[in-house]
Amino acid sequence: MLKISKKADYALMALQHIASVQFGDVTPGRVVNTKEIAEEYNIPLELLAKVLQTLAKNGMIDSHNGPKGGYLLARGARQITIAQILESIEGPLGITDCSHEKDGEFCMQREHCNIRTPLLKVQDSIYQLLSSMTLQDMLGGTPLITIQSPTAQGVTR
Amino acid sequence: MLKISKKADYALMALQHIASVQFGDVTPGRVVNTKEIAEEYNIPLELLAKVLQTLAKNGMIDSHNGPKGGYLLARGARQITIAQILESIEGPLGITDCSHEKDGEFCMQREHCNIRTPLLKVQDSIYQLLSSMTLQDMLGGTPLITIQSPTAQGVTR
DNA sequence: TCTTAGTCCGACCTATTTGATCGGAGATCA
DNA sequence: TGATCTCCGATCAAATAGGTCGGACTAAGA
Repeated sequence: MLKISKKADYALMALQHIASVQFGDVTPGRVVNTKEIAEEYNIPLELLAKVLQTLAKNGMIDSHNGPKGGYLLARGARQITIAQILESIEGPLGITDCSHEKDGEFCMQREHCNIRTPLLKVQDSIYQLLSSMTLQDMLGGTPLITIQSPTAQGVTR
Repeated sequence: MLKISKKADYALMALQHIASVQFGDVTPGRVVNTKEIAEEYNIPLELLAKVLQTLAKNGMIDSHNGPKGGYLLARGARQITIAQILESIEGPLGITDCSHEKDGEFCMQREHCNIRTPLLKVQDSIYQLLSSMTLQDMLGGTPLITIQSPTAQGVTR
């Protein structure tokens, strides 16, 4: 449960790769094309292409057409958060269906729903976590993220 | 994205309801049956029945057969965590496919996978969050949970 | 003791989502 | 101008989730 999709997985891998090439020591600034990434990580080419297109459309990467074309990060690796990447691919993050209800639409249970508020809290926490982590944090092997979640004992509010 | 299933939603609602009846002021200790919950929250009866059966099988609630039968919490509301409930319904929690790979099986990308480690970290954080929250925290309206996720700046390790 | 209301359990169907594929149009550079 | 890219939409198949059905078993109450 709570799984993220393969597409999102691919997006993360691809961005990590692009970032590491772009800011790496070997060939800094080099443009990376779809095929290279697909072969490196055994990702179906066409699917990866779609993922990269989506990322480009959402301003995560810049695309360059024609031969010797490919992709570059649109911003620095610190300016791209994991939350942004995931939302680019999978749409707005939401634990529950009722997270982003507009206008008149609401779930069948809304009226007597007893879990909406606490779940929205959980959702916020997860969102904050994903927003606090950037592409930069995924470079260089070991990640540095940590979290403290005090049990509900008279905290905040 | 990262949505939890309707079944899990129903499970949370049902447990919250059972807990609030059982420990409430009106009719403490009363047994609650499937129909009552289904009607209260507009949940399809048969589906809810399945959910409750699963919860019973996993030791979250005790079932009582026959007329005047129904369900009771198997433990105190503080002893049941959100993580336990969700896992009862949806199986082990895992952000990525490769979270619980056994033996020889591994994803196509494993070999060069560059995002496994950081994602597992994220997963741990979420799991801790869900484990720190109990059914008790969902009673009484406003939840008290909070979270602190320091950006990756020289933390832990 | 018999009936009835309830749980229990498993098989089943359907709709939605996801993963993956195909084909052509437009851009760029040698 | 042709080869090599990205771009974009349409499409398909498989997996999963949501929801349904029917029957067996159990226990309380008349």
